[in-house]
Amino acid sequence: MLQLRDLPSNEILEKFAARYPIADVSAISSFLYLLRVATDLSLALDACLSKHGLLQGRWWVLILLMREDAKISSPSLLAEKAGVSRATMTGLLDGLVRDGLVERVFDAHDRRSVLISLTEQGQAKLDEVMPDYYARLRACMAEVDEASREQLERTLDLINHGLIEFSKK
Amino acid sequence: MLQLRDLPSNEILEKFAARYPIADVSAISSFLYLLRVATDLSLALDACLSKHGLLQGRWWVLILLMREDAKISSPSLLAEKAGVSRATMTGLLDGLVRDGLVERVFDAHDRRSVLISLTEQGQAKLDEVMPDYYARLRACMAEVDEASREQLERTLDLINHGLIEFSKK
DNA sequence: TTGTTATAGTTAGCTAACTAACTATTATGT
DNA sequence: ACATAATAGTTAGTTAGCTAACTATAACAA
Repeated sequence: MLQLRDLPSNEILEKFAARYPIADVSAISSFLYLLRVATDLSLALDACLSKHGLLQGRWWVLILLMREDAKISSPSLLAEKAGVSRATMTGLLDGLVRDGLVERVFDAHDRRSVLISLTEQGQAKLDEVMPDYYARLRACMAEVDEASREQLERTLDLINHGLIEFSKK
Repeated sequence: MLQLRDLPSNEILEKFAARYPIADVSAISSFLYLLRVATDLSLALDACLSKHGLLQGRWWVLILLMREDAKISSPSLLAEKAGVSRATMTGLLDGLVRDGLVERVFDAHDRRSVLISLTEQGQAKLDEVMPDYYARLRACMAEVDEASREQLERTLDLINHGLIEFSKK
């Protein structure tokens, strides 16, 4: 995502704005800081998961399965919900099956399909990871009060809507 | 970064919180939404850059060079500022040199070193890309007023500080 | 001075993502 | 009914990142 470590100082932003007058300095500043913090959060999450032998991709699969009442889904659905290609999901599932965290089960009704089921071992892995993840997240957000969280979500809504403008043409 | 497309509904969050009581539902919700919006911004940026034949890594190199008064830097410094390994920077520079956007110059004082210089063609590429990028960013952030931007930065400061807690142990 | 350590850049090999193409199966339209 | 299209999953090959190891050079300390 955003690798850039060296965010521009105000001086540098003004220098760029002088050459490119369409620049909105505070918009650029907010945008880069948002990406920077989000990237660092994602890296911290990776570090937490790797302590439990997981990476984000595989972890989301386990969570998506646990969301289902019967703890069952299909590779296609999982790929769509996890935001990866079906090919990538095949690879993630290979790893999870190898580690015994999920199982591939035949679908009696559609012989093209495979059903993916969370094993007891997979549930146990979640029961180990989730409390750790939730505790860290609680601590990380402790200083942000409820009003700020709501304000943050409203601002993110606006930016999210603005993405349509960003992507135009 | 965060691939997950299917953010949890409140119902699902409550279900997980029932099994894992340490969960802070509104913290999880804010956290995931922050990552989701940041990821979509990053993807939109990639799409914008690819219209000009660039990817984020190479683009940051050009920007970092333009920040320097003499439009010159070294691979090590660029790697550190761009947040990639020196090995990755070698690859990025190979591509930029091939496209004529930067040049490798000998350093007379330290024969281990190479200096990287932005070419006129590289500056021209920036003059083409930056106005497009800045215009899109301005449009994207248009609905977020100055007060909200400042509030956003304050909240990001708190979360950024909370990252220490997230990464503990 | 000379052996050791540190630094700069590159190369080689690994990983996890991607797209495109393939096999098998199911659904559809004439 | 049967050719065509759509769907499910996998396989193959590419890409951009990484770490570790290597070469060359410079700095330092006994």
